[in-house]
Amino acid sequence: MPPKTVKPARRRAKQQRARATVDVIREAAAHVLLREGYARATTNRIAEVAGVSVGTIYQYFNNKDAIFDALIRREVDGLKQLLVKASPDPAVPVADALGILLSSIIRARPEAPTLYRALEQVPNGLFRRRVAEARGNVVEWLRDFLSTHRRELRVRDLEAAAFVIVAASEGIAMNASPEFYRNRGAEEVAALFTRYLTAGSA
Amino acid sequence: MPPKTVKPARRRAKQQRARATVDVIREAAAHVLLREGYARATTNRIAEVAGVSVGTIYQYFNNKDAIFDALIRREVDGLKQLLVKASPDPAVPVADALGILLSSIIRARPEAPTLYRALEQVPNGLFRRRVAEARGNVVEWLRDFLSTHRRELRVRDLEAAAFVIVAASEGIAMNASPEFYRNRGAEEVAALFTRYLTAGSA
DNA sequence: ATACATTCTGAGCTTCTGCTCATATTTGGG
DNA sequence: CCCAAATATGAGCAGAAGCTCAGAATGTAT
Repeated sequence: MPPKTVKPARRRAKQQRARATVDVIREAAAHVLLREGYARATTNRIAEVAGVSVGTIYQYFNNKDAIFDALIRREVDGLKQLLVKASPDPAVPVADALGILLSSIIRARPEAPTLYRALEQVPNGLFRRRVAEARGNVVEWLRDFLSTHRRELRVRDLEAAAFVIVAASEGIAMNASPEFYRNRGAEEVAALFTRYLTAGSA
Repeated sequence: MPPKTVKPARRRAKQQRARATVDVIREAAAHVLLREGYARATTNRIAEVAGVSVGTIYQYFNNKDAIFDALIRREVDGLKQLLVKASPDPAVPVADALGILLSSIIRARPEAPTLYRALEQVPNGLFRRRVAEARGNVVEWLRDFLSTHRRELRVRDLEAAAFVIVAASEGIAMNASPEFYRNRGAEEVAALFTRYLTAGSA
């Protein structure tokens, strides 16, 4: 078996123009995915919407999947950063802390779930895989956060509690309508978790 | 504009042999989807796995999407039926009722979430759409169930509570590992909901 | 101004997909 | 056993997708 030229290895953007182009392509991919669905998100269509030729795409992305992988990474990283930025002071009680955390995430990018639902159609379950990776980190972070409040909590297995909270939040976030949040939805979710965690009659 | 022959309209299975063929095709689609992913689930591959020729597929399905639509319908209907069968006696307290409901669903088809995750890749978000429809029914059903136990509950907005519970369950079900259930996972989820719903210190 | 590197172009090649249809096979009632 | 209806076959077509590459355009440095 010949040494097999492991990877074609695309050009890396060196000038500003090029970096801008990469951004434009990624945004176009997001736009087409959101408005027309994955099935219509062909490389030619993405190039067209980006105002760029197909060839240009392949200067920076090894193949079509790589475009969406980049998009997915950006979205997931954005969410992680949002979490650490909204991360509440350890001094405040868990009940309030969770409420703050949830509503700040919800308000930050209300249109995000729509994009996420579209991203589920990317081949190989790439979105789910990347989200699962990130969830590992988030669960870890939440477990540690909970452990600093151990005295206030009635739950024993903090790892399990952290997973339950994160997975449940995902389920709600992916399926809630905007109206849900307009009518006390966020408070209801906060209640779900604080009642689970603490003995208070909140 | 010409009258446009509205629908090709496929043959309907009349003999048993034909009904068996339809089943074989649907099962093959599920099998390929699960083992090889949607990207490799071509009509030719499905036919091959089904031990049937491509032409046969198109005797019973208008197009490729219809195969997966049928598969999705079967799965979603199965879940709904599971729910009504496991539906607990209204006499038992909510806390116990929810626990029974959850664990019976979890135990019924432990491998289901893997298939569901694969079904998310079906074009047009068909799976999500069908699940969303079914969720409407389930939320309604749960709201009514809760309302028969109104006295035991601390929640006010039963509609919102029902949605929160169903959506959260989905999130947990789609992402939990088998180990999670082996280690008290189901009990933990039941605790999440009963603490949310009732004032008891369960 | 010149030279070289970087970036962009887009017609078109290759590959593969969904699907058809003329034909063959099987079924079951009379 | 016969034959019309039902079912199954599969080579191959139409079309579209991902991707390439030879060259044009643009940027940077001297």
